Amino acid sequence: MPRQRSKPPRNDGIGVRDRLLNAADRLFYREGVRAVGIDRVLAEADAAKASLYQHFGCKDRLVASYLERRTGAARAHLEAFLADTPPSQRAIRFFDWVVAWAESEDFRGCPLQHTVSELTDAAHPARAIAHGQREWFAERFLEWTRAAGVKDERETARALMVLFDGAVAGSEVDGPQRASDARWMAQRLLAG
Amino acid sequence: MPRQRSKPPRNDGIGVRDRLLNAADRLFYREGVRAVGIDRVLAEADAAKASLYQHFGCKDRLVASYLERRTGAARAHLEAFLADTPPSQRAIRFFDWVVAWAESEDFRGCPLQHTVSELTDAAHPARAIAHGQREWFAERFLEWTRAAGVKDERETARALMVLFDGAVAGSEVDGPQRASDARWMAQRLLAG
DNA sequence: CAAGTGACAGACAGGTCTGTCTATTTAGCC
DNA sequence: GGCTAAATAGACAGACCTGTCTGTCACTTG
Repeated sequence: MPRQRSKPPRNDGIGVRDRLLNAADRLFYREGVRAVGIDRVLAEADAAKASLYQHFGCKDRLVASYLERRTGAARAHLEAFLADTPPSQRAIRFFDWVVAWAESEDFRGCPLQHTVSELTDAAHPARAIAHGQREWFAERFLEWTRAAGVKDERETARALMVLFDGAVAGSEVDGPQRASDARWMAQRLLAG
Repeated sequence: MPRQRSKPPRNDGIGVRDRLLNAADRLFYREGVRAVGIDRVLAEADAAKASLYQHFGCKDRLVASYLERRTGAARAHLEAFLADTPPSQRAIRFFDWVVAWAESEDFRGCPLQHTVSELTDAAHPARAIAHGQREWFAERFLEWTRAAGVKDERETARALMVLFDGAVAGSEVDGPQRASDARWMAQRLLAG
């Protein structure tokens, strides 16, 4: 565990570890973890190969760290987005967040889905992170459907997961219309 | 265009082109098109490298042919599955088909989604096939919701696409429960 | 029997990938 | 200034990838 007291390196004052993660995030998300090699991450981060292996040990751990940081950021972003929304409205408001994401310039689908489908080895460290994030979503959905006071709480919460997955996967192929379609359906589901 | 009049080759009476496609189908679907190299397809098909390049020209065209054959088979299978179902019931019955697929032994998600997320090059020949298949599904959904006589035909048909995508993508990560969840929701949607 | 054809086997080239290693440079701290 | 630790540059090994090419075998047809 290096980096005891921070010292400003020459590159924008951002440490090499964060530069590597930033580069990995851009490239892995945009093009996929298998399509992007170490060398391209190094060039994008303006870092040396030894730094990558010093900080992460191997590519798989870099991938896992990339996913962990991205999912953590998504959680924080979502919680800030929903902070002013009363709990009973959060389920439906959540889909506004999904629509905004799907409409954003650099949207390219769900990094968790991509990772699971690209890395078929069940023992890959990135898979545990993907599953953890999905459990977090499942818990939030149940929380929100309870707060909304719908009849079939659990079934509705699981249906929201399906809508979320469908919104993101569909938007990747067909464009953000799919996210709007999911929101339309969530409204019907939560109204009745 | 070779293979004018068929002659029985030594291998099970199956021509080398079909052996290659069978092997590609198994390996590409199970592990992904980037994870599987030409050599493994050749070994699995018990074929020579020259045969592959004779019949398909390059790997990308083999991938496209694999997708084309698989989607065509899925359409035929689905149409047979729905043949005895009256048109007004086909939308909901469709999700029985999805559940059965998600519960099948070798289910590993949607090959179209995988291909689109693995092959980020928009000009890849496999992408056109993926889009064609999705359009076919969209047309069927609209047909079935019209036959079912629901109020918002178009919105409902688009919602079915979201449910389908969510069922398949979710089942890949969380297991076939997600497909059942989608069916539950489709029932509610088509009932009201 | 002879010619033609489809498939096979495998070497090979040229490139890319991950990961290791050596040597050098930079920057803070005493 | 000198020491230490982090970061840099880049060569290198070994594996794997796609695609080409040469030569051989088996079988069919004239």
